[in-house]
Amino acid sequence: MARNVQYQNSCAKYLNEVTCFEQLTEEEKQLIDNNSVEVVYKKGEIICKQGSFANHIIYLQEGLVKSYIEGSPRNLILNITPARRMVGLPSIFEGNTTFLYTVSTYVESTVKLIDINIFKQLLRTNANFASRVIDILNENTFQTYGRFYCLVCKQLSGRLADILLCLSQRIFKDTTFHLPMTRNDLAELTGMSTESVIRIMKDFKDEKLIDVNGKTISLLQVDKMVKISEFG
Amino acid sequence: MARNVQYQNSCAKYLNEVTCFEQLTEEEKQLIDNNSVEVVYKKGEIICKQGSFANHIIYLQEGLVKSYIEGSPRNLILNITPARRMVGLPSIFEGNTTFLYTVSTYVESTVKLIDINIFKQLLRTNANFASRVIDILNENTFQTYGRFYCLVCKQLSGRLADILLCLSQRIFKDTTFHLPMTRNDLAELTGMSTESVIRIMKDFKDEKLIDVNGKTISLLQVDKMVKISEFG
DNA sequence: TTTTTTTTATGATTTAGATCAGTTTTTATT
DNA sequence: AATAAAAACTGATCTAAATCATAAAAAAAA
Repeated sequence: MARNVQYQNSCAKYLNEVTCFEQLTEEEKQLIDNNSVEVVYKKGEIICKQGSFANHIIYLQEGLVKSYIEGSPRNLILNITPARRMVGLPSIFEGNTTFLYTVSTYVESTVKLIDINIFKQLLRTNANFASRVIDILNENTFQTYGRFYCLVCKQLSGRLADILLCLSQRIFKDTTFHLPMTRNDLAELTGMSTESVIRIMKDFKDEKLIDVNGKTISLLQVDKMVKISEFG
Repeated sequence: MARNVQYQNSCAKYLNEVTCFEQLTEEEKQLIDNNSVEVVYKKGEIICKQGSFANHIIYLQEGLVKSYIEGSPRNLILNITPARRMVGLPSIFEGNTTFLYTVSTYVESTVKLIDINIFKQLLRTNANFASRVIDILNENTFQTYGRFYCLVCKQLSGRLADILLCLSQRIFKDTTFHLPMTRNDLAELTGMSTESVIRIMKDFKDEKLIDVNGKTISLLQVDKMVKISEFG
């Protein structure tokens, strides 16, 4: 039986690959194809910039990106998105014309930029499509709430444990993975300073919870890490 | 010309009253009416509990509620919702069957509980309806991102300034308002301790930024408060 | 009205985590 | 391969904010 605590860690269970396009007819798929372009971005490049006009919806075919709020004194990474997901969907709503956050690549990435008016038109004409988009949005919101709680209420070790679990389970699907990001990115993901990330990683290593070799990280005791993410 | 900083404070510009039901036909409206009940909750009562089965969608006809994540060591209030808005929409997505957060009332509130299956059915058959629901969800997400950034990256005075502005502008639509909530609620809204809320309120009062009289608050210098919410 | 409970308030103390300053290592560039 | 520039790391110091302790005021209950 499930307990009523659904935010042990912010690694949303569901967040699967997008399936909304399956709801389109051949004709509608064709319409999207005719009104979209495929673009390859190199590592570190910006796909869309917070505050710029949102003329398109982004579908990440291949690669890995981060979506982040640019602010002073620092940035906040909202989430990391792996291949075959939509990016920037929350930016489309009545009255808004700009991207709510910046999206940039961690590795070379291929994206499909879909004309926003065509996308909106399909939402207004194909209810099954719109319904699936709602599912995607809500799964995303679920994850955001988990991260929100985590970063606001937990202390440093819990937050780092959380993000390491998330990277392992949701992004790399392996207990050993090579980080394409810097320690500073981990800091912006967890709302702490870069020095704290490094210090806590060292602590985890000393306690044999993880193995760190430059940018390669192995989770050695996942169960303990889960405990830390819950109560840390 | 607008600058690319869209998160000066987390008080989302748009978040207006729900208009999605206007998209329904008379027949569809009837279907909703036939499959919903109206319930009056007293002050402080729980409308839906985090982790319990989400069998209905909540439309707040009259009143004021908070949506919050229950966690240990503390709770986090996700948002305050005034009358004529939907509550709990993000809980409906494929694979999820439970409420993602608890909703309770600050004042006596009248809600309409709509059968979730009927609601989902309408989403899958009326694209204009679904499209408006997407707008509502995304406006909500926009606000959440603003609060997320605020609570994670800003310091205490900025966070309190932000929530006071939000209450004034979005909820009470007046520079003087009577708080239906405790200082502890303000703490759970801003991710700080109750003592800190009280101390900073005192500071604001000493600096003649606000006037505090028990639970009645007046914003005396809104422009300065905005500056604090941006840079505090 | 009196009693109990909750909420607000304030000062003292502690601490988690940031900042600062400097070194080493890695990565990128010439 | 040599140089420059990021990024990773470490220790020392500082500080913002939590916690603790206690009192006063307000609200709720008896």
